[in-house]
Amino acid sequence: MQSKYTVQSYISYSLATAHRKIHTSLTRRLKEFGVQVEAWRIMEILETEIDFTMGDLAEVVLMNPPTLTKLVDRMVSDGIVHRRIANRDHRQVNLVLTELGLKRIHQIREQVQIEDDEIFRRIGSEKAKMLHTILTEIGDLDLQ
Amino acid sequence: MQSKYTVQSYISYSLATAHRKIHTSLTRRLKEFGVQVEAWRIMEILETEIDFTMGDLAEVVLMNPPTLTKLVDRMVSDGIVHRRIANRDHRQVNLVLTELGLKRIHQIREQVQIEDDEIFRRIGSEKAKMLHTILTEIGDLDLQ
DNA sequence: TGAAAACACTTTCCAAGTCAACTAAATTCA
DNA sequence: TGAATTTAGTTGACTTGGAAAGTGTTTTCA
Repeated sequence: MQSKYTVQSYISYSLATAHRKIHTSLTRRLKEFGVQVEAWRIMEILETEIDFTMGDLAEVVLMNPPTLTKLVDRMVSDGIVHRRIANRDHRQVNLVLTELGLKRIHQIREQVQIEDDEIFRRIGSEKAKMLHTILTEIGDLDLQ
Repeated sequence: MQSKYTVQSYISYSLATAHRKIHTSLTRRLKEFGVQVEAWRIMEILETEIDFTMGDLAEVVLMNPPTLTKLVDRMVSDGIVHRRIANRDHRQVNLVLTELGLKRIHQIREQVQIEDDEIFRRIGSEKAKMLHTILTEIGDLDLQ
């Protein structure tokens, strides 16, 4: 029997464990493309969204603005994206995928999907869907 | 309708979102005690486990050994724990909670439980239990 | 209209994390 | 037994992340 107060018994802990496991595995997979997980997310969005600002992006890819700025700096110098000042508001910045960036996102997506499929397969698609639903619900909570 | 390839559709993404939300909220809560989330986990374990080594700890609290070493350095200088060389193997290090550390863990635990209870309340305890089960299962997978 | 406030993003400075190399102790096995 | 190997933990050089302040643009409203 497990004692009442154990790190393992907290949701924050099981969440951290599962997150770390998957994030680590994904990071390793993306390393061969010289791209970090957050960079993949940005590329994924940029392929379809044409007028996302840095602010929109920061929110969706779960990064603080200064951290995003720095990551984008790196992506620019890697030739994956470039910055374009929005013309309806000169404070805003839109990112555009370069040709290289576009080529990369297709290769990368394949890898990420292998990972995702693996998880679905391992825990069963019914549980996986349920998991996804509950996680999304938590993501939408506004805590305090 | 949602396109097939969207960041939001990946498990790794919903996991990251939920994790970030809860981690951020917990971090804010623990800030008043000048303690980071991982430090809380360490203290939680040390209260009951008497002969955990740095290695055991690193595994359970989900940190790389060098990161743990540095966090423990900080905890030592904050007077929360101290190091003790294991006598059955002089390479190993056991951590011991100081009196201050013991006092802190009780206050902190209360805060963390408020957070956990809140989540249970918000998403419903049935779903929360299911979530916990699935997450733990993922944590136990060995990916690749 | 134009001064003040709000906003979008970046920069700076410092804290924390990572990888690889290192130290010292324990174990292996010829 | 003792040289070679493995193991536990730490250190150091470097990268990344975060809070707060800074820059330039847009909006508000007296």
